[in-house]
Amino acid sequence: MDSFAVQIRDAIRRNETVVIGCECEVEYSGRAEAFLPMGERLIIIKSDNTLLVHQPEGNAPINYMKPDAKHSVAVEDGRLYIRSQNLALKEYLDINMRKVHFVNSHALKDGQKIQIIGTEKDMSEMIYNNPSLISPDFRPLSMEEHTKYGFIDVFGYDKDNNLVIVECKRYNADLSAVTQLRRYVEKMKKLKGTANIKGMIAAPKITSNAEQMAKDWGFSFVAVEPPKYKERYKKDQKTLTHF
Amino acid sequence: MDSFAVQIRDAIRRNETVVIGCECEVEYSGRAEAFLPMGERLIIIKSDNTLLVHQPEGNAPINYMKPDAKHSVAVEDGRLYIRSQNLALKEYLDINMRKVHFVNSHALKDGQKIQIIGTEKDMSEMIYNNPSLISPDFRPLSMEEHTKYGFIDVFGYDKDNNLVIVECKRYNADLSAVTQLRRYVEKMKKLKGTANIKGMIAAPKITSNAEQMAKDWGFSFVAVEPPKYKERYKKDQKTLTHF
DNA sequence: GGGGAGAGATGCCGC
DNA sequence: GCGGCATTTCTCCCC
Repeated sequence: MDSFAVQIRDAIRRNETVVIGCECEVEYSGRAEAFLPMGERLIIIKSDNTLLVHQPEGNAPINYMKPDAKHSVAVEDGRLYIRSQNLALKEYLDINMRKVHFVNSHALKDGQKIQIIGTEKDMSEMIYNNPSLISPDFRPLSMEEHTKYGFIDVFGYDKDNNLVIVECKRYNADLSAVTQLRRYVEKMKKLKGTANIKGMIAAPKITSNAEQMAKDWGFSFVAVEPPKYKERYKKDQKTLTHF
Repeated sequence: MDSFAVQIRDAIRRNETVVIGCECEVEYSGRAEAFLPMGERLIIIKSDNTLLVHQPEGNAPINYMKPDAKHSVAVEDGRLYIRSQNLALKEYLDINMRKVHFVNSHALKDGQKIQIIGTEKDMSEMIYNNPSLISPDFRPLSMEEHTKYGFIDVFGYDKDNNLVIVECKRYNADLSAVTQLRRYVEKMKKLKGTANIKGMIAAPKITSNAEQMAKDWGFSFVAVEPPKYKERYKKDQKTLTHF
């Protein structure tokens, strides 16, 4: 345990990214209170002093500390302790390790940003540039507009010169998508002093309740898929040798 | 590279949790398309075949595959490749490693669930059991009610026997919290055929715009903190020796 | 830093 | 499976 403690302490001091495989229990106190009983997990301490506790299953960390935490390492009665504190956020996390399977660390550097295609913004741009996707007569005015009354995805006119507010969703549109649109339409009606403002949901799908609510409010729904420029991995493409 | 490949393949086959420190680039195709240029990262493969790519900073994985993906490992021209597929979800992820800093793996077992205090549900229960927290005359009827017209946190009567719907938020209540409450109140008015239904937001704080919207709709706001039963780490408590 | 809204959201529960 | 909704949401962008 002592040599692990030294190793972890040194790695943190050198701003390395540390990985620990261990059996531990975890207590968290901050925005909420949490206790995780003894079990085998992965602990990760990043170079920005983020701390993550990962169980051997699932996507999300089960416990964590945000960047800029301060970590203390100690050994007591054959157990390895990591106490992590973020005084500014009043968050505290304690890890009590009964067994350490492995410790590894390395100075990792990575300034790269991810490039994503197929976001809601990409959908807005696609509709703005191809208005016929939602209606043969739609004439777009603006997109991704940050206004005081809300963030409007696409804005334009229909064939009768009514203003149309389009709310895009890259996934199944739900009730909150409709209430969001409703909020924009109401604000805009008030602002323009006109009742002739239309609302439209553009999404691949819509839940039945959301569809009903949209109908009740006179909003229309158009099925639109988010754009994907690169259609790779065709069915017949050969894959790398598996094992 | 070859020995790393063998090590990773064997670990995956044995359902171990694998950690790789490496320099890599990542491509993802599925719900969206994503590309992450070459940089130094941590790759984690869990026993349920979740795959995570973590940059050395930040909380969330930059790339990932959900559980039940199938991973292939290969070496070509001195590079280590991991190709991960989830055919059911039509998701694909490719990792191209230029350099491997370390590989570690271990069979981790953990069936434990986390216990959390201070959730929105805890807030609902607290208000239900201590109605004077929101008003001296509030009489609670039910809590956490899954109804057809919505999921109502706390439901009760005020001193004038008006029905009151309380929406709890454990954080700063925002516009969507108000629209959510508005939806419940409207549905309930329709259902009961009465206009005397009150709406109330119970949260530690409320944003200025949300407060205005609540006022416009005749909803009240009450400042309530989420419960925290264990107040540990008092200011003067001694901490473990730091370094 | 607050406010607003998206996310390849994730995860939980109920039907 | 879908639907509704919270999350120690996280993250980004704008004011």
